[in-house]
Amino acid sequence: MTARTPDSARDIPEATVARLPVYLRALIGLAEDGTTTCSSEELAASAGVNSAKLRKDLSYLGSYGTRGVGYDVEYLRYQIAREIGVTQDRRVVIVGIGNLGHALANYSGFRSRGFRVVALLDADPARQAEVVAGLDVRSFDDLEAIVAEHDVSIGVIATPAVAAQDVADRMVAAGITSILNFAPTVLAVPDGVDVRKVDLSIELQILAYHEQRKSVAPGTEVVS
Amino acid sequence: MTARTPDSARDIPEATVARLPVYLRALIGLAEDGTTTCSSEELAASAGVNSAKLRKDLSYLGSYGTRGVGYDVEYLRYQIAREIGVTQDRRVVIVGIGNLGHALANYSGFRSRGFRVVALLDADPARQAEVVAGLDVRSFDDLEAIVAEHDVSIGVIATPAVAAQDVADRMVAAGITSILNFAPTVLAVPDGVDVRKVDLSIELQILAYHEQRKSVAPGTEVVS
DNA sequence: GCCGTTTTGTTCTCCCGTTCACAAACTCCT
DNA sequence: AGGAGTTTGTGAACGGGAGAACAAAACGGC
Repeated sequence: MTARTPDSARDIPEATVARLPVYLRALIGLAEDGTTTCSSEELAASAGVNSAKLRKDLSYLGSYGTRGVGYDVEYLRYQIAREIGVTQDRRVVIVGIGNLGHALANYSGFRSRGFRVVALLDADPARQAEVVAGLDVRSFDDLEAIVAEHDVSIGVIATPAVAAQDVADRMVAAGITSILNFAPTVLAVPDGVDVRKVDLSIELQILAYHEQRKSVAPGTEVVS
Repeated sequence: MTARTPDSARDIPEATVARLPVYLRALIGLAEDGTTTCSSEELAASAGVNSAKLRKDLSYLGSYGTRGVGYDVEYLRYQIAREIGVTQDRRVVIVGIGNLGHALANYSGFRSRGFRVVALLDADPARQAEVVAGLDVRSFDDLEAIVAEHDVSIGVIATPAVAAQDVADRMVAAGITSILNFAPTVLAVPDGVDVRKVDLSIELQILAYHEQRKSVAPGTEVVS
């Protein structure tokens, strides 16, 4: 029997996990506007989703709303943050300080959401002279030492594609178990290591596909 | 009856569309290695997916393989590129030339995959003096003129969150129907306009969730 | 020309996620 | 205190995608 454990109901679907940060961002926005209470309808509108889906998603966390009233913005905000695990700061290293690495190092959205970039690494000695976002770029060889010193949770790969697998291997060997990969490559990692990838050109290609579909009048066939 | 239209079978599932660019990238890699033919098993390994899924995905495009042999790398590469619509160059404008905008403007992966950045726009006059990636940064007010002059397919938003909705509105008014949004905001757009979003901190938060789950021993409950 | 081998294309089944619809529960007003 | 009006939480139906399994088709050897 699957009795509900009241404070931490487990097995949150992956699709829901992917939306929780969106809800969190919406709640922060509402709080900044001075809203103290909101209905599922309002929050769903802010997050850009269906209200039924929102309620079902929140129900996996527990019953944090009040029927007939709605949700307390601050309370729900805390509960979601706790569930995601961003109530305490998480340490991040960024490897590959090219254009994208610069942008990531300077991105304020990380800091404000509980992520602290503790080190910037690059294999190119020329880049190791630089100071980016208040941190000096260090040698990639320092990875193990940095991971051991700070308690690094997450590694970000912003290197060219050819270097990405090597970087990932070193990260895994150093004990990192979560990787965010911006390099356009499929990474092979052992079980237990999570990899998420962000590929900018793939997103554009998906848009291009739909764009092409639009320009063709419905029912018209393109002769090859 | 749904008779198969031989050259362009329609209704490709969204999940498949999202993987086609991955297959395309894998095929380009194989071609560079000198491979002229590959089986679904090999290609699937390169793309990091199940071979059954790969075959099913490709079957939506048509029958481009040869049973008992496999796929011709160049031929399949062209067919997928054509299906996605990246055989002819697509014009892109980037709005918001901060750190991320710089990185995007300099990203070589766009050009090599059939996307041509034709203009960089920023509302800040101070930035309009700059030259980035061989293009001079122009005023955001030039948007309409640029869209009209070049045949712009896609708009990329790399502005702060507060400006994103305004930029999107102007893009839509100028006739852009595909938007890639890097700002951490939900955009409201009319029907017929496609928006894809990339939120870096959301990706990190998803990793953080799984990271938290790992650190707690299975079955252990966290007291709040 | 025929048979065994290989590999694709497709069918079938299962599972996850989305959506609908409604009962439970809370507030407010009288 | 009781009833009307809201809004949450959830059970159930529905649709789409993932994976296994197999039939169809092409090649190579004899």
